[in-house]
Amino acid sequence: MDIRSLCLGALMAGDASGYEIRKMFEDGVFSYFQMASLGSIYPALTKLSQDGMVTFTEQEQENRPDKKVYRLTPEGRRTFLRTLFQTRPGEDRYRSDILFMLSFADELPVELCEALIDEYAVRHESMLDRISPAKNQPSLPENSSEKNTPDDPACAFVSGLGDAVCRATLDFIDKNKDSFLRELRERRLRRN
Amino acid sequence: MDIRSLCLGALMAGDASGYEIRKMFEDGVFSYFQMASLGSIYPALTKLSQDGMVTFTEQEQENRPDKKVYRLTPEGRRTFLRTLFQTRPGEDRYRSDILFMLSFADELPVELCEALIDEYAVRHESMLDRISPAKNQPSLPENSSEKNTPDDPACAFVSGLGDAVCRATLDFIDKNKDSFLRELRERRLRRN
DNA sequence: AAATTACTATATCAGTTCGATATACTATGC
DNA sequence: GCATAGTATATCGAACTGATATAGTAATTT
Repeated sequence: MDIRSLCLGALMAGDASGYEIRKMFEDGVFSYFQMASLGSIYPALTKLSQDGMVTFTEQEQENRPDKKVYRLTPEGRRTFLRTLFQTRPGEDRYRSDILFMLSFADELPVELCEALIDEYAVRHESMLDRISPAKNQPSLPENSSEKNTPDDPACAFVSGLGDAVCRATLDFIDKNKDSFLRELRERRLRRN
Repeated sequence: MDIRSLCLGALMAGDASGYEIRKMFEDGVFSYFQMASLGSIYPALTKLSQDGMVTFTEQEQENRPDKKVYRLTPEGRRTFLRTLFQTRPGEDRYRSDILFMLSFADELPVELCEALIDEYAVRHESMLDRISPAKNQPSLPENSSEKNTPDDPACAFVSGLGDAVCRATLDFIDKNKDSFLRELRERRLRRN
């Protein structure tokens, strides 16, 4: 999926500036499964604008740099949906420096290994918070009628999947961290 | 984690050619959490060789192109481990075209959504196969003493984590796919 | 009160990396 | 007998990231 399509997808949810689109990929709805940097978003929006896929209006803000708010044209919308029909989705890819480093645990100080595992857990906890903040704050009195749950079932499905994966990760660490570190320490003793 | 470090890491397990290193990232031990293409591996090995981190011996093969087998030098090994100590691991990143596409399920034909989910499941099943082929073939008679389980606890921990995540994913799909598709269909009826 | 940090906002660019392609020969399946 | 898949190295354009520049506000710390 190229960046132009990612930008069109971001604009499907509503008008946005380049900066706001990046936030969708940084913290927002797409952050769990796609990534896009400003250095690629701005040129993509310029190109999309030239090709008639988006229009933009320059919004002057009080004492702030102008904001270019982009909007999907009907053709942009059609093109995006056609892309979804026709494109064979690329392979999933997961990159993790922490897991790569951890696969050399046998050569690393046990303290470093523990720190890496803890860092991995912390990151997944904060991800879980981003995905479903509601569930982790059980006693919000009153506003239980608040629209925390988006009524889009697609969002619910995808974020439910993210939630499940994070929980499985944390659960695995919880169940295996100690025995793993113990085994590493025993091997150190045996080697020295 | 830059490609030079990834190559050094790959060579920690033993001598290998560029082609074999790519296979480690394509199908092998690292395929679950790192990726590297030939277009980056070959230049990296050349550079590492110039810097004295690796040496190589050209192996003539019968009727095949020569094979350059690279080997970590003591300095290469030291440098790699120092990198692991000093580098703050980068953020995990997960990219999935399928999940991105699925997040627009509300605008897509339900059949396409189902195909996407099925494809996602199939890919995770084959990944599970790669991670732990033993568990999925329950009745291998005889060779139960076979060394399927590597005795490196780090590999076991990391691949155990991959296993747990794949299973959680498949489990989630199993439990939620039907109700999700049903809800999509109902919304279509309500809209038309 | 001043200074530092964080945020909003656009834009560019060097360096890295991917994906495709070229080359060349083998092995296997149909 | 032919096509496809595999082994093996190498290169290159296109895409993308991460850093940096610019410029101002808001919030927090000292």
